[in-house]
Amino acid sequence: MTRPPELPMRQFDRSLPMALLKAREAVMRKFSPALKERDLSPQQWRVIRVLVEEDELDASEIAERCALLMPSLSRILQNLHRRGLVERRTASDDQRRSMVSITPLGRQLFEALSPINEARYAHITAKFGYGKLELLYELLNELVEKLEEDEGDKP
Amino acid sequence: MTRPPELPMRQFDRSLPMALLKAREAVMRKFSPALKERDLSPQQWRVIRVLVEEDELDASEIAERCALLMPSLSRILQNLHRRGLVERRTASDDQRRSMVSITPLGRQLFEALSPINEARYAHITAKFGYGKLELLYELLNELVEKLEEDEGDKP
DNA sequence: TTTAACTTGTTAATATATAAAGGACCCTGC
DNA sequence: GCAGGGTCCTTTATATATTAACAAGTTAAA
Repeated sequence: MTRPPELPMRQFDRSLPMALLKAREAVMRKFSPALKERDLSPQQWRVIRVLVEEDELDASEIAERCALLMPSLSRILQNLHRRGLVERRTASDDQRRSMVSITPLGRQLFEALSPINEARYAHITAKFGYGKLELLYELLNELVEKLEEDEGDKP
Repeated sequence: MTRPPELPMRQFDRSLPMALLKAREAVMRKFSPALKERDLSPQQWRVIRVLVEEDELDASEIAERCALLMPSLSRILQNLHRRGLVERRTASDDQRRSMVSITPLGRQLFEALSPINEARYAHITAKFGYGKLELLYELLNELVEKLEEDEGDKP
């Protein structure tokens, strides 16, 4: 069922980036519709989620946690601010830093969407199996850790 | 180590889309540099790879296999055609269909990049473990299958 | 045959990804 | 203090993602 590792030809359907991409798309199809109803992109939703958990963060940390680059985040924050979902203030100690926090309206939006998303997640857990889901998380985390070990090296 | 499934609060770091996204980014960091040296985006590379395997495909099938939407693919094909990497012809039986194939120049580019990418892939396999990689592929495939089962339903 | 419905692919518009460059701010060494 | 280097964020430019709208070809029903 599995190919021995030394065979030279590797087919396109055994591309790790593709497998991860298609899995992500399949999962996102479960969550996107509810977000779209509220005019939220997945990226905007990620930002809201970290802010609900942390109350106040500077832009750089949001970018890292949400896997967003600063230029993208910059416009996303402008958008969310325009809609009254997040608040910004300049850090008192370091005036370059802008601290971002969620507004009551933003929290309200999160709480309106949260149960729907939790239900979707529960559905996925039930359908796929809790043990397999845990195993998948562990494998993904370990893969990232192993690959980031040689981050300063050449490979 | 793993949380029981019935706890209400689910933290942001246990988001399946995020875990898949970060894993994909970690993997892509291994492959992207070599592609960028040849001025190829990951998307362009995906198109080239399927065409190397299949010789001739219509746009719709390329889009499906590469997980690209038609508008994106449309411009990617224009770009690759401009660079002489792919060829297009109108299908004889259905004049809406445009059949796409790789050119000798495109194949040459693929063969120049292939060994580098295979080396990177071998490195990942060695670092992560062949068995775990196989297990990861299986889990990802099964996840997609399970989620696509209820595609016509409400969940 | 002629319309109606569907399919294929493109274009348009807006949001995000990415790299590069710039401005404002901080900090350290002198 | 203050000049250089580094940090934080924004802006710019180009490619891709996504939705909608559209043109052209095909199919099938009236």
